Amino acid sequence: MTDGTRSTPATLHDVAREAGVSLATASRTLNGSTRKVNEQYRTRVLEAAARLDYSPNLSAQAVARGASTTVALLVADIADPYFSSIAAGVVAEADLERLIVTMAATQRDPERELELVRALRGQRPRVMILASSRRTDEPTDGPLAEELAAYERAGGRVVLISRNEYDLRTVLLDNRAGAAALATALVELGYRRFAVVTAGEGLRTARDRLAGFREGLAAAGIELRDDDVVRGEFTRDGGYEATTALLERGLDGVEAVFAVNDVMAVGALSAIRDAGLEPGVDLAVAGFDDIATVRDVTPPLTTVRVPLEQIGRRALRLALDDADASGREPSAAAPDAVPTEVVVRASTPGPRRR
Amino acid sequence: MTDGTRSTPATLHDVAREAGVSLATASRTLNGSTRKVNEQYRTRVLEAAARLDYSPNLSAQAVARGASTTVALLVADIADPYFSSIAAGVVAEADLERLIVTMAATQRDPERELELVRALRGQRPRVMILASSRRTDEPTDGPLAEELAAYERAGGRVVLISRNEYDLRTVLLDNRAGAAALATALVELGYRRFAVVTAGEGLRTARDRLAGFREGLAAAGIELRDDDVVRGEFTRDGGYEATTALLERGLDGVEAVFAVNDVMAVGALSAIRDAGLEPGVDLAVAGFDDIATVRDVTPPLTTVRVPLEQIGRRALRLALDDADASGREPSAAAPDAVPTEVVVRASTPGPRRR
DNA sequence: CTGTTAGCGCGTTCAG
DNA sequence: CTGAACGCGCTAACAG
Repeated sequence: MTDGTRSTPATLHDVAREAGVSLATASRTLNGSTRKVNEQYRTRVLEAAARLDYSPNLSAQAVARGASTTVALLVADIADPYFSSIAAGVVAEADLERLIVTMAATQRDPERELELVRALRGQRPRVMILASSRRTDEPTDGPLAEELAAYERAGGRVVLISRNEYDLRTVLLDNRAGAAALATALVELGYRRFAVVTAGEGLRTARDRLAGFREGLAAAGIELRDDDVVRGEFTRDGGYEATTALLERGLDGVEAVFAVNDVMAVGALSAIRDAGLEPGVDLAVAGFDDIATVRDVTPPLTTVRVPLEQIGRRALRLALDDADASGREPSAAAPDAVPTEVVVRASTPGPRRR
Repeated sequence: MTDGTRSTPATLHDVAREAGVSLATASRTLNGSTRKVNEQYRTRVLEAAARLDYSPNLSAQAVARGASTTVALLVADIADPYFSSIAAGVVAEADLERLIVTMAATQRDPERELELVRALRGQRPRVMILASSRRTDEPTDGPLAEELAAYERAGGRVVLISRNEYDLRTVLLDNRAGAAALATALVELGYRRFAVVTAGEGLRTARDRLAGFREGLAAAGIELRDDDVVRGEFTRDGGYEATTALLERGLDGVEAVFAVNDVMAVGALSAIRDAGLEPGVDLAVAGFDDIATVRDVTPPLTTVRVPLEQIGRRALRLALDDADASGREPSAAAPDAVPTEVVVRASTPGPRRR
């Protein structure tokens, strides 16, 4: 365990002494903004710092400066590719700004989310990004809003991903329009009877995608029957189970199923296969998100592409740019939605000829 | 944007004043270790804190206490399911200890990794977990070791995942044994001619798995020809391309291919299919890791199960428990490897009868 | 340009 | 058990 006497890390004070200069000079050359330090001293400080292996204490800097270099990210589930892709984007962009990202997972529990926001606030992060999927029936809705408002009042920047709520900055994801476009595309392929695999009523994202899909069908004069909407957890297993239930009930003419996200859609594929049917042929499948794995399942999945990583980058940008240009009208005024795109693959080859 | 006058967050000072007590008393009831505060005062402070929506400044606490409540996690790529699963475990376990996790991505660049370790050290994290895949040819090897040693000397705890190096705490993953066991299982299934899809020579994990596989075959009297080892990036696309190259070169009797991780294996499946062959039938495929998606590809993938999330949890535990029981012999003394298990699925049905 | 000094928000002695 | 005072590591005026 790398033994050796336990020494405390070198402080700025140590560096100053070692270099024979004042604390202020050391601070200026090491962390000060505009360089105004004699080259002579400058190099001496730098050398001393290197010799002592000095690393500035970020906490102390934060206290002194009254501002941290941290951004907090809240997701529902880190292992879910939807969130991990967004996280990758946030981290990549934060890196450019030399910001540190702290991450927490709500597990889709509103109470936990509130707790986490409270805890994370203690960090005084510059930005707080909420990508955790919100619910419509949130009992903690009021407290959360209040918490976020307080955080903003204290100079923090909140960015919501996907849902436009609370009058806060938002990276808008037009779930309705995307789902509607998908519906249109499927109808164009020749499908007429649909089922939807979705999550519990509470989840906004799921609800919006279902609504959009329904609208898209309606525009083509097709009605989605309530009986043909099955529900499960917002996970792979949830998709598997809901689809299994659908198959057991009997397809009754349903030609294609839309799973409100790719993770569920992938579960649907397996459920279909495990039921002895051939996905795509016996029942077409479409998803939403275009996560990486959908290219590699069989058949490759038709879906709505969402630039996940870009969304993460954009979320951070939104908060940062807005902070720079404070005084301007808030950029949330015109939150153009992130563009989505229907990607047709082999899981929806068109209805089989009878 | 939630307007209203910008106010600074309430400080402990504010709470004390509001409650009509001293700073010390407020500190004691709010964050103090053992409670020794008059119930009278206690409630007054608590109420004042609630009224002011007080949230302790973690940076200030860290400075005052000389210890943070942070754990730093370094991974190669956040969007990669291997790492995001580990991250999920770390975050889950950290949550139990009310620790905050900060995350950074090295993108498999040793220079970046070193930079990041340096930067992260500024946070004075209690624990630093390196899950980023290490290379064998690291030019930054010395500096990194030195950096980590300095961090440990300052009281930090380093945990390495998968590779036993530098004489540091390690969550050992026996890649060799796992790959050897897989080789044995495949031989038992009847396969005799193998190819391996692996990454560049540099990556430890890839190298160890290849070596283990080779050993496993050797134990059965089968030799893996160098010609039958193809290389690509350590990603899905890398697996796809390497496999494509293998197919173009001509299988020449090869019956099964072992991709050194599941992500590559999934790419291999698609490559085989895109070449007009049937994975499993024309060429068997096996991977390593047992990431979530391999159950849903076709055919489901034979692989070596690695308890990714548990590894994350265990990494943090290792550092924390070790810190508590300092004085005992370091637990790295007996770093039992995480158990792996061969999972045979349909991608290796056994060689076809000729 | 440099050094001195006063904070930043908080934990923790140390006397009362 | 309470409060006053000092210190943590660092930045930012402020004088020189």
